[in-house]
Amino acid sequence: MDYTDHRAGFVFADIARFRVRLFDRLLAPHGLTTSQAWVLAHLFIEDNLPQTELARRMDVGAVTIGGLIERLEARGFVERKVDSEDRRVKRVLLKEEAKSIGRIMAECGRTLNEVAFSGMEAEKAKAVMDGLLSVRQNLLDALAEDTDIKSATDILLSKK
Amino acid sequence: MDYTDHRAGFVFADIARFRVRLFDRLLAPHGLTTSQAWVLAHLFIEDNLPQTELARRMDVGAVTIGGLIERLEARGFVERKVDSEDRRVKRVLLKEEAKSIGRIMAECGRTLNEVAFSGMEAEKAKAVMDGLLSVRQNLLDALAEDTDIKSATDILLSKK
DNA sequence: TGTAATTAATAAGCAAGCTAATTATATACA
DNA sequence: TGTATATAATTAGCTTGCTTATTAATTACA
Repeated sequence: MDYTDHRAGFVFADIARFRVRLFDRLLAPHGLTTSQAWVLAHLFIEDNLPQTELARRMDVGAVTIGGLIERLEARGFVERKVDSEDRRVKRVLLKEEAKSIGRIMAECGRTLNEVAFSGMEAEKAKAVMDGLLSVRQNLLDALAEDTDIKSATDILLSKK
Repeated sequence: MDYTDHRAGFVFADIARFRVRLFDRLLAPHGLTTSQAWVLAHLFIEDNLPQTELARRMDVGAVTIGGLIERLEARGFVERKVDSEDRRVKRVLLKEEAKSIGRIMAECGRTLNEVAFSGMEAEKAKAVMDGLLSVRQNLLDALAEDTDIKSATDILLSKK
């Protein structure tokens, strides 16, 4: 690929926005947003997690997670309980209300994938997905190399 | 690809977020954000566009564009002028301040691409990029088929 | 033991996107 | 002409995500 290809500047952002727009529409009838659903998805894998652990698994800040959970709690999908051994920690628990939605979320996700990759051969879709996972890891590494702004700039521009 | 692959649920969103985080850091010293830079990029291609036309080209709402331009104007990168033939229209013009930043933006974008696709063969990167463009179009089509919520749900779920 | 450093969560505040509603202007057409 | 419709931009208000700062509790260690 030509690295001066300016299209990379918008495809990633556009795809993310379009996906969210569609998924939000699918979930709206159930009182959920895309990000909130994603929190539930993580709790389906493992319930009763501390907020910080959820944030870590979702690569999101502690503040962002706090807001998501607050809204999920307000809508009755989860509840927070202070950890008995470490009172700084709040553990997030799925409530019954949420459990029935898992299947719907999975179905919507599958449908959205079908739409996104429609007209693409399975082989190619697999290759794209594979490539995306390494792009994601590359960016994550670049971010991890240094959280400091000036240094991040250095890391990126020093490779010029 | 297996359409039940849940990884699609986060790769796109993650890549978009990570890219913005890195690009924002690169642009911060110049008083710009990723989205604001993208507006300027469109004005470099064609200056003096109405806000609505910019919104259309960026696949963004009129309100979002309004906010971006307001901040760009406050920082002195652009100015708005009411169209003389249609007083509803405000045209956006690049100011000198912005023109010198074009080269920097291009350089940052190129560097970010290199980071994102590092370790990937050019051939594969090209294929991934190609696949992404059609994913983007697929989603855009799905959104365009019907703006209405219920109908969008139908479109997606009816393919089950 | 007691002070310092770390950690979990929250608060405050900004940018970006979205939707719905409003205002002002232009256009269509009866 | 005059009324209805359509369009451009803005306002208000929501969610997500980010950063920085604060509070409370825990852990490290002198």
